[in-house]
Amino acid sequence: MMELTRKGEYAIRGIVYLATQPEDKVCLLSDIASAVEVPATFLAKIFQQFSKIGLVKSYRGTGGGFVLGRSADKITLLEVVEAVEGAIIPNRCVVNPGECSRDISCKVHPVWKRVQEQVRDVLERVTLEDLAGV
Amino acid sequence: MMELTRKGEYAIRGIVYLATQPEDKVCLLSDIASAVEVPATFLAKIFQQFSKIGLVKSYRGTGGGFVLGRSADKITLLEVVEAVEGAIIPNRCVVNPGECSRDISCKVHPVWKRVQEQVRDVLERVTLEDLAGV
DNA sequence: AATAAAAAAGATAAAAATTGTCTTTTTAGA
DNA sequence: TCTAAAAAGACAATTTTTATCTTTTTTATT
Repeated sequence: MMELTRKGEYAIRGIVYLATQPEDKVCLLSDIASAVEVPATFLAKIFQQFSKIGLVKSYRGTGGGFVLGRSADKITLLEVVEAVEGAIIPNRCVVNPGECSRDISCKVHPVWKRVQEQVRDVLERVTLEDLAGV
Repeated sequence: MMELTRKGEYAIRGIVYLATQPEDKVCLLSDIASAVEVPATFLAKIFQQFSKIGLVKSYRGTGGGFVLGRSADKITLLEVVEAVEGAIIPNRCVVNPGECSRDISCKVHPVWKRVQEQVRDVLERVTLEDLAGV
């Protein structure tokens, strides 16, 4: 339960690698993929998602590639994880009020809310700088 | 991400319902299932898992059914969830040391460990009595 | 002892999510 | 114009989830 998927694992590996590179260096997807041992086509999809929300900046065409969208200390692990896995929602009824009509759900509701907050809190305190650092 | 499955949701509903019943009342699976609106055959599998680890006691044959294995205040939500969803493992490398050979994983490792602890902590503090109470 | 009620166990299957791959398109530099 | 690279979209294999159905075992009751 609560397991990060491959996609999430790959996403972290890929963007942390980017964070270890010199800030101005434009990295090829193919290089990142082989460095972190992730299928390049799959990582491409992941970086497209990153790009859409500005976590990375992409350059197309010759000499293109990826750089971080912001400095590593301004990107949290929470953002990275949520970018590819979606929001952290331990239970449907946490986000969907109509979902829990029955009494029992309502008692459980605040517990999952607390779980959600705790997890988000932990992930939010960690930045790519922390993960990339020596 | 981190979403409880239907199985987990059903499991909680079912055992919380049992906790709302008089302690000595032997409840039919079919009654529990219809009360909490869960497919009876699916709930049967869930209760078999509960039974194996003593979370519930089962009686077979005529007049059979289920009762809680312990008093409701001695059963935590963590036990219930882990009984059907397995251990709370946010990342493979948290449990499998060989998994994370690469440097980056090792930096991420303690973060997931912390997530795991936080989640377990929240769920462990909640008992079936809390959830069944008025 | 026979019968009926109930859970246990096992086999199977549909649906959904995950984990990819492949091809075509767009963009930009040389 | 040609080539390098990411973007986008279609497709497919695998795994997990979400069940259902049948048979077996156990137990109480008649």
